[in-house]
Amino acid sequence: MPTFVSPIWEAMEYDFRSIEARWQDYWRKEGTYLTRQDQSRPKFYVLDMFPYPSGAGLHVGHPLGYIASDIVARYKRHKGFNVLHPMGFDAFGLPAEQYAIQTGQHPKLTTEQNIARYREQLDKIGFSFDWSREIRTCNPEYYRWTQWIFIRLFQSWYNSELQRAEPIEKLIERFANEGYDATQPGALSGNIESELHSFTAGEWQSMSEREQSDILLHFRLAYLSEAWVNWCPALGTVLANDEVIDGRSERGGHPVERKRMKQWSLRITAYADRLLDDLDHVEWPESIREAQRNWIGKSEGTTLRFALEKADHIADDLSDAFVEVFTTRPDTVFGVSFVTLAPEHELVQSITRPDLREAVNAYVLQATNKTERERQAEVKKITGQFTGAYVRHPFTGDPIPVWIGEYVLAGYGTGAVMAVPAHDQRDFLFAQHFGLPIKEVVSGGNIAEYAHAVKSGVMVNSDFLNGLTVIEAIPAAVREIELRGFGKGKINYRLRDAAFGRQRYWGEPIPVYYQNGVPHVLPVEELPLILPEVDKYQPTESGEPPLARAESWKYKGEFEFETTTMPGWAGSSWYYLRYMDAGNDTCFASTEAMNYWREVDLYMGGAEHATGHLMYFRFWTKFLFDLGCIPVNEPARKLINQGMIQGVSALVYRIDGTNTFVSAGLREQHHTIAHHVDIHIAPNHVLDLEQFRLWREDFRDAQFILEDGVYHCGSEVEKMSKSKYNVVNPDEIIAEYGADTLRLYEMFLGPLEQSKPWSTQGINGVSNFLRRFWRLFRIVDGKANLNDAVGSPAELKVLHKTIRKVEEDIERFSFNTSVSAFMICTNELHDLKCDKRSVLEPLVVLLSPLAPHMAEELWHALGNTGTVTAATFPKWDQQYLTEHEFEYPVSVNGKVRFKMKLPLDLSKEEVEQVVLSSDEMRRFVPDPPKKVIVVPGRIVNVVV
RNA sequence: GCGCAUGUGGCGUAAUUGGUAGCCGCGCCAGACUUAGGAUCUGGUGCCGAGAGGCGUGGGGGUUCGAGUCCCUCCAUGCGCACCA
Repeated sequence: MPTFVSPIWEAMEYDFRSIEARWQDYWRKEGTYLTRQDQSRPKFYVLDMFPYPSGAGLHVGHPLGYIASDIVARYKRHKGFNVLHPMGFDAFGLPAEQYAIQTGQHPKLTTEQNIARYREQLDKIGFSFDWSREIRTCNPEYYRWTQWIFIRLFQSWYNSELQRAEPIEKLIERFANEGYDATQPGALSGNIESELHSFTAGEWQSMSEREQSDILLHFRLAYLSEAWVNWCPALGTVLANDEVIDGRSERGGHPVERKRMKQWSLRITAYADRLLDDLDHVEWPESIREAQRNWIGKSEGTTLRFALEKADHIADDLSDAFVEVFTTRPDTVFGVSFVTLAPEHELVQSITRPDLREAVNAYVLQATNKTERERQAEVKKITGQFTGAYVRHPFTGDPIPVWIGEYVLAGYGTGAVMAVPAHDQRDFLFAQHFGLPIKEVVSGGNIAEYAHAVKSGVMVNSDFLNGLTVIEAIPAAVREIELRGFGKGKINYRLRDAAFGRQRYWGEPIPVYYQNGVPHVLPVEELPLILPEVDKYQPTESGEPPLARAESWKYKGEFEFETTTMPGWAGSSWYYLRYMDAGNDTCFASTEAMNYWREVDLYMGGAEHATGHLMYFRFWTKFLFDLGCIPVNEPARKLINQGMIQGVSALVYRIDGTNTFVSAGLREQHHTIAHHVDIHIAPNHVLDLEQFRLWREDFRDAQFILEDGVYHCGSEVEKMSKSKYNVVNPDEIIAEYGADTLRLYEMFLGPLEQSKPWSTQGINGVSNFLRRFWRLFRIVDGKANLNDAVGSPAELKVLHKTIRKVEEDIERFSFNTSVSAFMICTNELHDLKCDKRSVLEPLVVLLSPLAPHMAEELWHALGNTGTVTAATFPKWDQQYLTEHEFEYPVSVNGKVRFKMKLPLDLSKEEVEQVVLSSDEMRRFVPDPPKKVIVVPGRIVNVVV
């Protein structure tokens, strides 16, 4: 590290080590960042997506978003806002539990250790978090309220006439008075209760508790049902759709299969429309909103029933049976040449003709036994099986064969499609493969070659639809279908209800117990339901979740508790509310606090949460809004996704079968195998040979083929990870350059939202800048040595220009350019040899959001008392910025030829005259010009 | 396949409304002070060319006096979704 002797003013050099320690200590002792409710000031809520504290600690990519949001938080304080800027930990989750299974250590213990390490790392960066509001999702005082919200979900249903959640009592009342008509669900419409049969009020009243409970589960927003789930055998748990990526678990990458299980779910589908529509009213990145729209996948269409044809093999009690399909193209109904059922469809068994039973069973078996991944991998392969049964075409009465095919998904629509091969690509391929008829009903395509699936053309061969365009025919067909009672207009969503139970230990217990097979929620006064201790974290021998190991854990010593726990996203779906009033033990946050802080004004976090966390976050907010608990319908007004910081790996090339390594430039001459090498033993990608030999046992005898006397490593930009030895830790950067330099450099790297590789090389630039800035203040013995004269016009121009630029840049989250503006300012003041207090002091406040430690030190060196973080942001003044002269670039036919300095108050005509009569003009344009364009204060363009 | 985003020097990047492309920083080159330092300061640095000059913002086309910026089209990269009827 540098030891400093400065010959010029015997000034003290910038010693970040003592400065940063001193002020971090001061802020902690003074409680500088504690936030109080203050009705007299406008509020601003800046929130970071809280981290899951992993064992690996933070790398330099993690704080990127935190630094940006911290700058905004500090800036807003200078601007007079009362800022809420909290931090906490998403502390339940799989990795801690996997570790517990391996080591037997309680996940609580490892989680606490990891949090301590995170906290230590975060503290060194100088964030302005109000730690008195810290939350940990695994604390009973916190998850008590997560459980409370679950109970409220259980006690609510969604009234789709009112488009909001209501207490379940309202529904019970309705059943007791009116019963339920499955054909006219009214307020109960949606795709949620399709398996439920009609009943009268009298029938309802005479039902057993168990029967009533089962019916209500079809409506509760938290409900228990038999459903197809994503089962991950390696993790031993069910996963939600967003936790499965390419048929593998998001955590760990284990295969996932489909399994039918009794399972707690949340009815997020009830909110599909509101989740979709309200996307138009939030300031979120277009990519996130688009991802959510796709995820919700709204599509409008109609259901249509095809009555089953009687046949010898079909039982008499199926004489009224039908196949119901969902289609978005009812206009093509006269082009149906077969109907395809999903292999899991409930009718498959009962309609199969005896001679085909064996083939059908085999097909169904192979289809259901496939993992999600296998199924996706074989998407292009066309498979199917005829059942031997026929249905009747609702309009023509023609018999239509019923097939089963894997391309039909059980979970979407009705699990059955009407196949129109002429106008749907999948149906087309299926028909081609099995030699089924292809009938054109929309003109304009070439159905001998491919399906004409676009919505253009005129209807043909279609009875009452003939001659209409597709756009006209769709509503016409729906009208007719509804009129004749064949089906009903319907909206379908790709969005599925969210699996909520996890067969795991380290999560919030679901506050439910069972009495005679009926689930009951705990009375809220008895919350929290504490996670019990268990002897092992594995499932029981009989395959029950780990909580089943807690044998004496029973409600009132008698009733079994639910043994699954909540998923990782439960606690993070409402945490922003808890920060508003973190210590409250009578409710999750007081009404006063929530009416003051309302929603998050700026939410900062990674784009990977587009369809997971951010979806549930919005869902729970809307639900709590419906209950009247909170004043807002959306959790976050503005969302920014910080880009990922990638690592730059270093590679060495071993000649295959030897222990000789060849430098990157020469590797083409050999057959080599690339190995990752720790970037710390290859500074600037030049390998330290000695350290490399010591690095790993098997490299001890390594030989090298060098270029220019050194070994050049290859490099690759990839994700920062331990296994690639390319992790850069913020602590090492801070130890060497200081936290302010780290903060500034992360911002200087480029636009916040962009992904970019980390390169420690460029850090000297900002480090030099901070030292140059420091030197302007001529610090001796902790005191600045400046004079009290007024600034020169040039100095004042630099100052005011910089205030304006930095302010504008922070307002639009362009932090890289604000750092750059500061560098320009420092360079210019240096050139002007500025030593005026009146010019330099405002810059200290301006710098404070970006480099708070240095700003605080300089603030005090200037003789101020109290913290700089409370100082008012300086104001820029136009009078120092107004120019009187401008050097006009004069271009001829769009190419700049020369420049002329002219007063800015000249009129267009005067400028034109002066320019045209100049000597330079005559040199470049001998003849009179065709046209002259003068843009005052910008440019002169002469056309010849 | 569909959707979203991004393409500018050796590198990270900048360019308020269509108005001087390359600010700031890294790296590199030359020098100063000094003498082992990863210090500081000064000058230079888009490409081709000796120069005049020409070329230049992923490629091609267009609008305009003028295009990195607007329009059309193609290409590349990244991310998301994907037999969703």
